[in-house]
Amino acid sequence: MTSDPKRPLTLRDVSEASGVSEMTVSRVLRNKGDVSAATRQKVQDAAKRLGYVPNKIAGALASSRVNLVAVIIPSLGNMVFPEVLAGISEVLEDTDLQPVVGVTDYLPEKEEKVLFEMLSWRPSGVIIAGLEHSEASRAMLRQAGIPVVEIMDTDGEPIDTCVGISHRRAGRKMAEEIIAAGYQKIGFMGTKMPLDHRARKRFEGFTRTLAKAGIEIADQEFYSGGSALAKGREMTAKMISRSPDLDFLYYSNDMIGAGGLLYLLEQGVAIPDQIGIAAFNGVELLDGLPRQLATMDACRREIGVKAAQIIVARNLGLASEDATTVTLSPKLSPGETLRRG
Amino acid sequence: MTSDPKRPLTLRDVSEASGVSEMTVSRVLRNKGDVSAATRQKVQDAAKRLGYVPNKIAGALASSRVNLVAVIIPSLGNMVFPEVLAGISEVLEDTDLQPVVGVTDYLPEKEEKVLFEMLSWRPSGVIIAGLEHSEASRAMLRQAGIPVVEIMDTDGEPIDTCVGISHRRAGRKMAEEIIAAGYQKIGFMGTKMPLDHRARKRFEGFTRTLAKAGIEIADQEFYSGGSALAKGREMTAKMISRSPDLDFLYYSNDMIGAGGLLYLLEQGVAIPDQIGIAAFNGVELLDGLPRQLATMDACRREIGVKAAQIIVARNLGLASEDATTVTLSPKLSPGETLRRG
DNA sequence: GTGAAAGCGCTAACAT
DNA sequence: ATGTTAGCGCTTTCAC
Repeated sequence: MTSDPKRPLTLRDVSEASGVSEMTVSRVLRNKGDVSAATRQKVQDAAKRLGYVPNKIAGALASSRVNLVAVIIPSLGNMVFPEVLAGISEVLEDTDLQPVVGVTDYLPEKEEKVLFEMLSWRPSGVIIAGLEHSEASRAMLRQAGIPVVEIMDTDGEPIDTCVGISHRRAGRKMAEEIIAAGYQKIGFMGTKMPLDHRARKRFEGFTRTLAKAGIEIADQEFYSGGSALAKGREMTAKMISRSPDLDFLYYSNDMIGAGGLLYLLEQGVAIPDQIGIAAFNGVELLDGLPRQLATMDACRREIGVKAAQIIVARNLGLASEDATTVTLSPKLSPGETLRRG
Repeated sequence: MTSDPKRPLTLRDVSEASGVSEMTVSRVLRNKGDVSAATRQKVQDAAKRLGYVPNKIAGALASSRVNLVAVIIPSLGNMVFPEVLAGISEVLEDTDLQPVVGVTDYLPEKEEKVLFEMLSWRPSGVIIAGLEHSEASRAMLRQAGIPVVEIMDTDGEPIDTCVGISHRRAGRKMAEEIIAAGYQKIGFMGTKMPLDHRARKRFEGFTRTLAKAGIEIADQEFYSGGSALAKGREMTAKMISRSPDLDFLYYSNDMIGAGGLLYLLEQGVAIPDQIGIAAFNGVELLDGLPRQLATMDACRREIGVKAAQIIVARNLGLASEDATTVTLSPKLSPGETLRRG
């Protein structure tokens, strides 16, 4: 009988079971300091036999070192964020740091709460989506005394460091491409999300560039909730019947763009000659659609990788005061729906 | 100047700033015990002014209470898991418990590692996908002395508690439906994932039921990696040209099913008369496809909700020894691709 | 209603 | 190469 199965084992249990001091047991379990092979073996055997799982809480308190990196994102349902996470994990896997994810649902109050909660575990760094945060959140991040990387967006002033793309510029580039292709009557569809700042900035960059060319958005439609694919379909149907003279549709994300594409193809619309379409993100899903949708890669994985690298470097005491904003360049893929034959 | 900005604030700082003992400050910050309104106010002001963030590490060590629930899943890219997570979050949001997610990539060794890592933070419970774990993982879970809920699958013996659906039964039901609809030459497409036990069990239930009706899978194809939609398309093209006499295609997930559907429609195949198709999961995406794909709901959100409820109840010291396995019933939606006109 | 003392299970720093 | 001594920042427990 291994005594009370209710009480988790402690270093002391391993120490007694192996006849080695707690301190040496600790050293073996962390591969720290010199320990003779014989002692090491004894300790490892005992630990394994007992099924000892170290208590990181006590360890972290004693060493004031916590190998956690807080990653705060708006949503997991968006596919964009799991991909950023994949980039982060890939980098952290080779270190002793570990990502811990918090989700805000695009709500500033929830962001504040999640951030507070995570900071109270004293992580080694924070990676947080966006540049827009409540004043309280900004204060917490500044006070924390740990590296902070704001990701996805570079249109604004970072608290510390920032890695992403310029969404205004992304909107602008897409607008330029559409104008260059000769389209004139342009409709826009997107999320009804006042709190999705990146979608808003893309829209701004887009409309401003059109305006400079003397073009105004001819029609627009916003949605919220539900299946994005279905919404893309519905909105497109509605817009096409309402404004039959449109020659281009710009969607704020690939999912609704795909819905629109499927709908238009079913209706026998000639793409891209009669109507051109484009979206945003470059999600993998698009590879399987009947036509390659014009879109713009948001560099999701790359953003995750770069952000994680910055945290890692800072934790090694490296580079701090240089380049506080890393701007990546999204690639525009015209696919088969943007340039007229 | 708020002194050294490098050192995080402690209770003591708040104590000094407010002229109240550390103990009382602690009580105020946790709403524990009686504190006069005046004192409470003083403390809250000081804490806010300083920007104090409590140190949960110290708190957890002192109280041996950690409000974390470890959630261990194979992947975030699958969409299935974010939905389970949503169910879990929904329930935990009303409690003081918090989910912490770990990802295993379907690898038992990684599961073991992630589990060890998470248990070392002494969480209040574990929710883990699947019933298949390494012996070491099972031992850890048993030893942990905390509630453990294995989710998604009920075909096996849980360590503690288990919530999910029977994937064997799901495969069987789909087979029965297909047979009842009169299809005879059936092809199967799925992931090349020896470690996805649930997909395997569905396949087993499916083939066994066909076998009982004297039907054997006429053709099959497996894939790995890449865009599932594109893979569904490719595999379907290959299979149709290889086995032109097939009258039904069963896909192990909705994404490849959707790819197959799009391909067949483009080829002018009459669905479901010439060829019927069905998949698995009931993902929201399907709502936007040209045809409503036959599928089976995996009760993802519901599983998350139920699992979280069990953890919460156990943490309140409630119900423990009753029903250790909760089996939910997936609904089959025939959509427009299964029953012949 | 408030405070003082004693740890929680580890690790840093210093012996030996 | 190994052991000893002090805490880490909180909460528990018990006094007042």
